[in-house]
Amino acid sequence: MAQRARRAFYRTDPVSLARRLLGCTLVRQESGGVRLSAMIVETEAYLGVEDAAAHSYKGRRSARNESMYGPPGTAYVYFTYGMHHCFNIVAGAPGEPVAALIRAAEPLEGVKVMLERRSLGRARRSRAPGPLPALRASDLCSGPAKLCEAFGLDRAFDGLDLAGPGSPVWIEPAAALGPEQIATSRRIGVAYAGAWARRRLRFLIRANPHVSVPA
DNA sequence: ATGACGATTTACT
DNA sequence: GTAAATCGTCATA
Repeated sequence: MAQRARRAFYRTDPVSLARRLLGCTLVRQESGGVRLSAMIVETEAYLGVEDAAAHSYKGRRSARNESMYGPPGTAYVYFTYGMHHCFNIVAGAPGEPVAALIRAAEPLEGVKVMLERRSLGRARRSRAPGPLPALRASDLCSGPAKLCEAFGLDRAFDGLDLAGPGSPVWIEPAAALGPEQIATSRRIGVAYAGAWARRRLRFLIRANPHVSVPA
């Protein structure tokens, strides 16, 4: 059984962290005893004040993104599109607003609970009258908001220190993947960011079926 | 005070 | 491929 990642794991540039997170396990231990885990298969790097796609572009700082300015290993969970949450991990040096977005993962433990949460959320949002097609394993965490829904992550988790000894959410490191196992692409959903939208700052485990969008 | 806009997901043509 | 859902946040006034 792997150990919880310590502070030093996160204290690196966001591209390195985004790559290093691939293959690692995201774990949530709930107070009720439920344990959820999934292997991270897709990430994106957000490079801070220079990066037109980052929430911290030009040093923007507000109650919403304050966690980006926290120490490495801090969770940055934000709410978007009026209904979705996304989960990031702060990288870099303390005070440097850079992060890696966790975009997709392969469910390992607690699949039943993830399925319940995803089904409920989906039914609540759906306007269609009839029954919806069944969810597959690859529908549970194959996108940043799906992953948050499956793991039950919301703004209450914003600012959480993942390196803290008692944190209910943490990362278990894995052996680094070789370059031949990692695919790269443009980041998703940032077309407004001009030249920064074209940078290859998205990282995926090659040929993994649990990614949000195939490479 | 107001209006435009999302680091998305889902269903439908 | 296109479009709707839905609301907190931020820029403008």
